[in-house]
Amino acid sequence: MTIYLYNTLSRKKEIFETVEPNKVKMYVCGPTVYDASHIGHARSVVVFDVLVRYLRARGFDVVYVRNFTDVDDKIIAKANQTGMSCMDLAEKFIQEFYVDMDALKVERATYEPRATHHIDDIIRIVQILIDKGHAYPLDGDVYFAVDRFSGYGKLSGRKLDDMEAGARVDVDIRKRNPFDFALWKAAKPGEPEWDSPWGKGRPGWHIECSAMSFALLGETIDIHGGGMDLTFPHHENEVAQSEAAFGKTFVKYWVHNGFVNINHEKMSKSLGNFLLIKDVLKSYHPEVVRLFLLSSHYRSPIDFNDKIMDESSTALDKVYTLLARLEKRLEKNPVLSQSGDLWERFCEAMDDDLNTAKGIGLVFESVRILNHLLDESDKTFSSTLQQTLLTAWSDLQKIGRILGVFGEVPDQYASDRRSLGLQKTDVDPAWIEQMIADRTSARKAREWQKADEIRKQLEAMNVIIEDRPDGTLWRMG
RNA sequence: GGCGGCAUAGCCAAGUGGUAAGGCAACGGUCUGCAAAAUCGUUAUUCUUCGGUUCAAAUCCGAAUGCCGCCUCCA
Repeated sequence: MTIYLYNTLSRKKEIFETVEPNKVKMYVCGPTVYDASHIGHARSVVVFDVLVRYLRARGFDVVYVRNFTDVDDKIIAKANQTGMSCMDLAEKFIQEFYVDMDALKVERATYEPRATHHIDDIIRIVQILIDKGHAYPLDGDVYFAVDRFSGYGKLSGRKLDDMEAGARVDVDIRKRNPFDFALWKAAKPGEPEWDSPWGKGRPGWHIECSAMSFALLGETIDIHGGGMDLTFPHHENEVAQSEAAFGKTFVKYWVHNGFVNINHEKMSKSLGNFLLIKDVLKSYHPEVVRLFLLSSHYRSPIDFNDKIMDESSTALDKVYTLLARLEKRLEKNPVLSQSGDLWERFCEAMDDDLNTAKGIGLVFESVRILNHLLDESDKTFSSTLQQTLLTAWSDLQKIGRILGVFGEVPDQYASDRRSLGLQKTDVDPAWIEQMIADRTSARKAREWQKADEIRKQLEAMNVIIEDRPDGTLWRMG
């Protein structure tokens, strides 16, 4: 088995080889907790959630760190605006983050450190950088000197000279180079502050990740992830800080996920189109959201819109319908069997730079084949077929555990879908049940016209019914 | 101005040298009292355009066009 991962550093897919055999040290930049999480956060978190699940399924011992940035300009600004303390504000949004991500079935990371819990580690690294001549104090601030780190720009593919040409950085004449960035910021009145050798202050944005990564994972880690926008300056600066401080390679594989657009527009404050996870979940099942997020390759931009979400819902329904059929056919409480062809091919897709889109394609291909087999098996039955169905069911379960989908009991899923659908209308489920009961009597009496009339009425309310041998089911269209 | 990415059917989306996965939508058949679900079939001789390399290109190289991202906080 060979896993390939695209490395932003080399701009190529590379063979994934860990520093220590079978052990993966992975750090992903988490949210700055000053507001509720949006669908873009969801993509990043879900993508790396799947990466960790997959690596673990492939036998790696993964230590996964995802941080919270809980001290920052934006948090201070929001705190001042709302009258909350920075600490309370950060705590509030950390809890909201967990509510959203738990709903999206995201597994917890091994460590979920907060910047403010690592101030000592941060100060220690800043001091090392000063001692080594990579940083300089200035009026209570401390800046990293980009000129003193020869590798500066290697991650994002920039050269200092080129950047200065179009310089859109605010010129702070005190700094030695306009691209020097703050490791430590002197405290201003009313801001959170900690004692340091340079006076009271707080950490800059980039240093916390270097510090927490070092504290929890050591000098060199295997994977560092985050959204594409973090490549520069955030990750570039992390490389500079960590490698300048410790003289070792900081990260072997840099993995960056693409953005989520909303109706073909970038999410932005000015457009006011930030789509919060909690709002999305009012309309769509969490697994629909995951399926949508994973239906494109993680580095491609994706577009969130009602049409694509409805299609994802239909697609997920299809899988659950098949699972329900399979489970009815198999023995009671089937147990996972040996892996089959579907799982093998899924892994091949995932080995190739986490190609979830291809993997999901394979799932749907096998759903069709299995439905066909089930149709056929109504006529002919064999134990070979039974084994085939069990293996396929088992593979689907395993795939679902990687992608974080297909995890519900099919009946529960159907009932969740009904509830979500009902929220959009004011149809009373008791009324629906009554209509269906009326229709059933009409059908028994062979009053087809009356039965069809009722069905049309239900359809007008977006209620789709399905006559099964053992009764009539309904769902929201 | 600098750096980078993308362009595959009506829509979404895989495919990085060997002759176009999958989903949605649409239409037709099977099943059904009729539907729904499921299934079968049809829907790209062709991958933005133009050159080049090759026995062979959607895939590699060059150019053009279009869209997008980063360079400022951003997942």
